[in-house]
Amino acid sequence: MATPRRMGSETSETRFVLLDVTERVMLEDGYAAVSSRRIAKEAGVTPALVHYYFGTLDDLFIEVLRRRGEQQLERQERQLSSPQPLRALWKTSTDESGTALLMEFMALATHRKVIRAELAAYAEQFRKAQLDSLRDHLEEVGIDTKAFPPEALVVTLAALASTIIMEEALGMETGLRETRDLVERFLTQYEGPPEPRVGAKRARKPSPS
Amino acid sequence: MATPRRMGSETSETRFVLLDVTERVMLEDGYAAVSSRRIAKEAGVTPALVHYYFGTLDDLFIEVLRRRGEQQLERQERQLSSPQPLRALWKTSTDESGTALLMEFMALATHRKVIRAELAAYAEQFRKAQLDSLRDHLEEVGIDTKAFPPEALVVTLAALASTIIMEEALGMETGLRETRDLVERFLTQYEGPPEPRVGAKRARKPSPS
DNA sequence: GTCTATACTTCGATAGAC
DNA sequence: GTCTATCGAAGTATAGAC
Repeated sequence: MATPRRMGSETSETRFVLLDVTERVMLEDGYAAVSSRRIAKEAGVTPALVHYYFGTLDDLFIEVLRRRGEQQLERQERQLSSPQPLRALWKTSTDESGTALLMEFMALATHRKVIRAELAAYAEQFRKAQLDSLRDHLEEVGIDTKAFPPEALVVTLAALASTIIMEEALGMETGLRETRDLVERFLTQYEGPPEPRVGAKRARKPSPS
Repeated sequence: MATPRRMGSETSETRFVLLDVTERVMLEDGYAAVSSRRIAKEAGVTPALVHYYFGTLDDLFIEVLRRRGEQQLERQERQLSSPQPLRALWKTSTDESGTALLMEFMALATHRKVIRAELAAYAEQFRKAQLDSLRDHLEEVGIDTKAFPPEALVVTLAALASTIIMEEALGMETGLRETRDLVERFLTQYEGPPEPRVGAKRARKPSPS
């Protein structure tokens, strides 16, 4: 199978800029606002370059997804090996821009087969990594894993995080604080109160220098 | 304030058809596939008629949302006054097409101010209706509402339902069955096993006639 | 390896005929 | 109450010059 069409190199500066711009436009105006014209304009290049580097728009979306996915997988690895993995997981899961981008990809994936497959594969990878790390931890901290299986726990945390973030973004209020509190009590019960990360910056107090 | 532009009557047959078609297209191909041309074509009318009846596309979306919202509010009212309101709620919340349409509106609302306001208003109305009906019921069936406040409970049920449906649609698997089982056990613990609705059709057994 | 020029399609919305 | 005609903008994607 010969190369079906010419395509820009993987290390091109322009390529990176296009990926950055696409991510930003998805966050600001949604996946539907992503067009070769719009992305090119914001990147300061011509629309044809978008197709030169990525072929179709679906390919562009997939590249954005892959780049982000890799970053997040690495990030999650670090968090899962921290002293309070559940807390760390909760913190990332309630990251606003992360959730917003994921939602865009979810919406996109519902109607585009190739993107659905890619997104599902990443999501499964994420969840399995969580389970691998958390199973032992949950037993250790004393969670009744028979009544509350680790699988159900990670799904529940993910569901609550994305729902809270989405509804807050929508401007909703009813029940959100109570739900946040509930999760907070749960985390405190099993992992104790939040502790500053090892190596985290301390609050700086003004000192004479 | 005079009428700013001519607009079709509320009772027009064409108007209904346009709303139906829009809902279907949103489900099949997503909100981004909704255009006056596409909707008109599938409804067998000219594109100008879409603007004649609804003005802008955002207005069209809002009308679809209102129609559905009213239907669902009524449906929820009935469910909340059934003998197993939590079960009834869970059943509706895990309705596939309902969730899919809600997701489309969520994605749309993230980037369109007028739709966001409308959707948030409906969602709050839904949740408050749930709380009004469920507060007493939860106490009666013996849920520890201090540890698990009704507000957090309805958010959690909604979050789990939409997450499970979305992830199943995506083709994911890990943890979904365990989570469904967990909810099922919870429902059984407090409302008992599923009971056929009063007035529901019985399974028909072939009888000589 | 990079980009320009260009072909062709579809879009939202309106004015005005019927 | 409905439809025709139409504008200007924006859409995807490719061929081929540099």
